[in-house]
Amino acid sequence: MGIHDTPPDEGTLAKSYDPAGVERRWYQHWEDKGWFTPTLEEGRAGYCIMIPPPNVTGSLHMGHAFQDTLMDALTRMNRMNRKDALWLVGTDHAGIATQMVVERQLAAEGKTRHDLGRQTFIDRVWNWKKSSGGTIVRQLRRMGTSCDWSRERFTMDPALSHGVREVFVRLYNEGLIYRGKRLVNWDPMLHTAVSDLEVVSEEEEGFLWHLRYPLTDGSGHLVVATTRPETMLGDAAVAVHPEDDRYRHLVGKEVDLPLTGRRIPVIADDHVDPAFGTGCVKITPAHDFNDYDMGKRHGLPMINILDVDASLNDQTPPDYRGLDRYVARKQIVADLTALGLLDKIQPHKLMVPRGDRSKAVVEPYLTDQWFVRAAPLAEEAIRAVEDGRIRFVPENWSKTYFEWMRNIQDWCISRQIWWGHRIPAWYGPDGHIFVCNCEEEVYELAAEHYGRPTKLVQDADVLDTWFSSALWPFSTLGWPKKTPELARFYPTDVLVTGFDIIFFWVARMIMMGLKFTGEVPFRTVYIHGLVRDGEGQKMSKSKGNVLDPLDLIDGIDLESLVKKRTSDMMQPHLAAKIEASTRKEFPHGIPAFGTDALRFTFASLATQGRDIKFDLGRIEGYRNFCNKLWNASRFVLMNVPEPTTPTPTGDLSPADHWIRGKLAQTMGEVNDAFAQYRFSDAANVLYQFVWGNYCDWYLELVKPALYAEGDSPAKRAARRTLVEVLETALRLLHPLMPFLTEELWQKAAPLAGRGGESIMLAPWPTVEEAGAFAGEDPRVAGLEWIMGLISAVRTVRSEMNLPPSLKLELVISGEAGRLALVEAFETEVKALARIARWRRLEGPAPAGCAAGLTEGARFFIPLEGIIDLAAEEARLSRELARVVGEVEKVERKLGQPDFLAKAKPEAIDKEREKQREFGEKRHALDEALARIRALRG
RNA sequence: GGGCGGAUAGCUCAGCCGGGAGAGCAUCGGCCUUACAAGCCGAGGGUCGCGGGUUCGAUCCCUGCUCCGCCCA
Repeated sequence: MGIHDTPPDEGTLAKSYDPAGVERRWYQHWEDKGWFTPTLEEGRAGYCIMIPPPNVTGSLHMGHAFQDTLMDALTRMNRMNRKDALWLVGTDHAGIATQMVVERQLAAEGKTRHDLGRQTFIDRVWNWKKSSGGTIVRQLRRMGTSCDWSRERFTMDPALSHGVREVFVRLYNEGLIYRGKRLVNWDPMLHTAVSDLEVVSEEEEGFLWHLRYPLTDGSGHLVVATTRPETMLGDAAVAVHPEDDRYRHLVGKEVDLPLTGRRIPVIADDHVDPAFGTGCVKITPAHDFNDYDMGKRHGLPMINILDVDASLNDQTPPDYRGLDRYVARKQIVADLTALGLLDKIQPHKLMVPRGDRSKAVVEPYLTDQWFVRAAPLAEEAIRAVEDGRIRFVPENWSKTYFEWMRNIQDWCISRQIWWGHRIPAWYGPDGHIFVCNCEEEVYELAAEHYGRPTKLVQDADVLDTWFSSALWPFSTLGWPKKTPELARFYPTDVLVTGFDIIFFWVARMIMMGLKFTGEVPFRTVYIHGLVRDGEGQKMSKSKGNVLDPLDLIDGIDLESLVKKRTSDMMQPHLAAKIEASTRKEFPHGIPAFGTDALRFTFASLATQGRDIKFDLGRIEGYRNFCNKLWNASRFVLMNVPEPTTPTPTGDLSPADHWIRGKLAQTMGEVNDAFAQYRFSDAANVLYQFVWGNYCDWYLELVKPALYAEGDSPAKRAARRTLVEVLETALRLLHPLMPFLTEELWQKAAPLAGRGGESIMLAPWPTVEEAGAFAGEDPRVAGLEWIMGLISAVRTVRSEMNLPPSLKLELVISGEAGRLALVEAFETEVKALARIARWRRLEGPAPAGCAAGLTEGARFFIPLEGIIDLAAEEARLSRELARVVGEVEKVERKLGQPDFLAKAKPEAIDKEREKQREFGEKRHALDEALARIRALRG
């Protein structure tokens, strides 16, 4: 049977929700209408979120999809709430990644970038960007994101580039940017410095070589342990811990550094770990970050032994010059062995730093680079978080931020590549540096400086991509110009991002924002977890566990999925394993869940934790929820044939009042949840309201009124409530599921008397609106009691295995008020508990009946002839045991003098009430059991 | 080594200010009850990681331990 039995047509809905149809249609419509663009009208408050710009080379992954869902929900919610909302979107130029993509293309043509020359190469990158750089922003639209495409930005846009240079110049002139020779992470394949972020250290199998360094005085040798024996050619000292009794007497002596003919000192430094290796450590200041610091402390020479490609340079003995570092390693180990200077080799696990793009092992390398002096900028940035101008959510992440900011290191911002913002610094013939925002001006400066026109050479390096990203919150709004956008949207409201880039991006935006605008770049930083697979594993191509958000939206068959996961692999040998696990996990591929189900799933997963485990069961459940909402709406549309008008309060039934009250409560909770960035609470509250309250109870409760013949105030009130509640619920749901709610709202809103072109422009249901819904009605409490009775009857039915088709008689006894309720709600009880007739109990309970309890009443269901007495006895016994347990617990508590003396009176009253309640239940169960036992003989 | 976080139902996770342990999924039972079988009605299932302490009372606060994860060095 096909899912879509009925083709959609005017007025009726298909039997189940088909997301594919509506999504593209509505998105196109919204975008064409320009509704994602803020109006900039006078007098409106702005609301602004800046997208963390994805790499222009990237494609949409689960992390983006998750993050974008949250940003879009906030944007839509605030837009509905009468804010002039701007969600600014764009990409960053991803210097290294993009350059590599284009270089790979060139390589396929047998060329390098040097064959083209700098300008031609850069033109080529722009061409690539034009044709292929839009992937991720196209994919973004599929998520339903309401970002302002008319203000899409790219970090290399002329205006943003101007801002980047401006910042560079100002920082340089203030002495906050300097050029210097420092140890940096060097990618020997790409021949550039890279940032810490671009280096991924992972544990790999290696060895620990124990080398003998003879003491110069001939009194023996020291053994140093190293994971990188080739660096010994650059050793400047051997260090021991000052308290280490084994070596204390050697401090101040010298050793002959093998193979080099150099002598190096033995020094003492308390950073040496006496427990690692032999406790003696070779110090190579030019090739290790720790050694670099130690070298500076002790005034050791920095001996650079490597070339840009990590081959050995001419600082090394002639035999090793030009050898690749690993070839040299072999050679050195062999030579030391021959000299009897190799003590031993042990297998050893070590952290190996690799460039995340090139995968090459990164070298600490001494070069001239540009740096930002970060500490002075950090001071104000720390204060901004301390004094609450910026708030982290969850608050705890501020600790991570402080920790890093208080120990901040200078930031290496130069990269030896071509694609990026070229450093606006020029060198005169004597090496004098001119820094200027524009090239024309710099020659004027030079002419002034030298007293005549002088030829300058521009610095060849470009800036770290993160340098321009750090300016994103204000450069995108037109800074340094004073634009209307800056006035309205800066500071922005919230930054939504992952904890992995707090250091690299969040902190830097705060520093730069404060420095150049005098204000924080955003008031709140919402830090979310990272999306992982169902087992908590990071999703990665090599693990073969990547889910593509678009595949979850559109569905994908097994063969395509396998192909996708096993093609273009870095490590092709994993393909077979990945194929097997994919076939096992998705024997039928992945069904199409639709964007709204995916978004709702993300929202429900957005709790405060740092791992978000994505499993298909969740999205399937929320796909079902979409369908539930669809069908509930279908029911409403079928039963509300024409637009409704407001109902006099007096016409509302208890059920109408009840659902309105629940809706009002839901509005409050959803508003609250959004205000606290508790997306999962918002999702859960809405799910519970729609499914648990509206569908499970309200729709069933109003059916009798809806199905009654003719017109009546009660029927009109029910129809009005039905559609009004639905319309409001759709607005509440819209930020999380934009497509489905738009599709349904278009049909439901007119029936509820609400105009407007689109749900995305409809007013957000506020707490004030909730107040109008929540009319007090004493009959609601009675209805709730009736609902308890219905549930109790259903439980008995179910436990006695009585099918719904079997209509029963209900005999009930209890307080007069309760019986009056049964009379008042007779229709509802009959319909929902599937009761044919009911009567009050007069005299003894009927023979051969099942018995049940609810607060203040007992009931019996006569089943003479069909009742299974043994089953009923077992059921009652179970229930009795539970109640007896509760009674004992309460009485134990009330028996403690300390409790009565010290506990709050409310707590004591509560226990007394429980004692009474459970006591009654126990009594009733005892009786019922006695009756059954009597019947059984 | 320093910092941060986690341990609650079979799985994934909620549980604000200490006072009767929750949801979704999964499981089990009964149902084609005319919006929905992507459904309806029910049910079972937890020593809240372990040990101390504070308290009349601790999943919650304090402390120690075990295990797991992440970040930094």
